[in-house]
Amino acid sequence: MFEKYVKVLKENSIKITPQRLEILRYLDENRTHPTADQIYTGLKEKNPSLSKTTVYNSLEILRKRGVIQSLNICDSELRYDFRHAMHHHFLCKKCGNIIDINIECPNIGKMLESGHKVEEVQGYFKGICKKCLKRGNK
Amino acid sequence: MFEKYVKVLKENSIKITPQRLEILRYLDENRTHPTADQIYTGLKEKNPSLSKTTVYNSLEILRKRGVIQSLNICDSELRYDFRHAMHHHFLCKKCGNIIDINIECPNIGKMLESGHKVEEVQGYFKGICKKCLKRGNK
DNA sequence: ATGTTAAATTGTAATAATTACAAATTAGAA
DNA sequence: TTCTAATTTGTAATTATTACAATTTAACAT
Repeated sequence: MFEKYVKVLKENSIKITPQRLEILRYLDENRTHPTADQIYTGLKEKNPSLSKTTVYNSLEILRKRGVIQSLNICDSELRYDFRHAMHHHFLCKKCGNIIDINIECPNIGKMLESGHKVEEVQGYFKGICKKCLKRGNK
Repeated sequence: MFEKYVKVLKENSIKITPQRLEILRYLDENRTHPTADQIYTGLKEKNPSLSKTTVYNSLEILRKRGVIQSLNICDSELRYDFRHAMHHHFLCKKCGNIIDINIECPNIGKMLESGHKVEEVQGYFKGICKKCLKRGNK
């Protein structure tokens, strides 16, 4: 059940702990770009000893090793994304949902020409999502 | 000397106050994407009565009206940009500088097809800038 | 299996950016 | 000039995140 996440951690030389496995699984099963607090709350019931600091620490090491991705798309708090492959995001200002945008970034080529060494790319779009538009929220 | 900024405020129906003029001028003359605190500190000496809350309030109304732009490219704090026209940004992880990237976003077209109403676009690149690379910082 | 050790977890306290709020001031219209 | 709603100011509150020290544990060697 956790083999998948054990494998990911091993591949990235990250020590395997139950907490990290739970956090990884939560992210895998909740593709809603949750906050650290949402992950903590979501796992706390079944793992009463879990500490919020552990959630922060684990997310940070996973992010540093490129296993997961963090998003600065909201004003107040970071969001986390199980998918590490490059893709963009759309934030709906009405419902707050963050939607994955699976489009290429044709600017990468131009960035290479710029002389800067690009290690990360974040594309954020903000507005009103399709669903909210249909609901008549202007 | 402030006519330029008076004009911008009038055009956007924003009440003209000395504080807002100073903040606009600071942003115009300091194209370094400063933080609210840097703006506050930079203006405080010549305007001892200036309050940090005023800086935050002014930046917020200017941003809401589309006069300026705020950037979530750094982890901890927002950065502000006098330029409101769409462009991207590069953050150097070594020197911390934020560099304007004047390239088109060819994804806008695709986003229009997506059905979502796009109101804002933020493109963030992170890595090592040209200068730091030359300095031999790997 | 067991012992060992460096790394991880936990809980609490600290940090720091931002916001809330109420009183004093002021811009701009009448 | 007067009036009023908006703005400014200073302080206090909020809140996401980090620091830190004590406890626990994963993983390796015996």
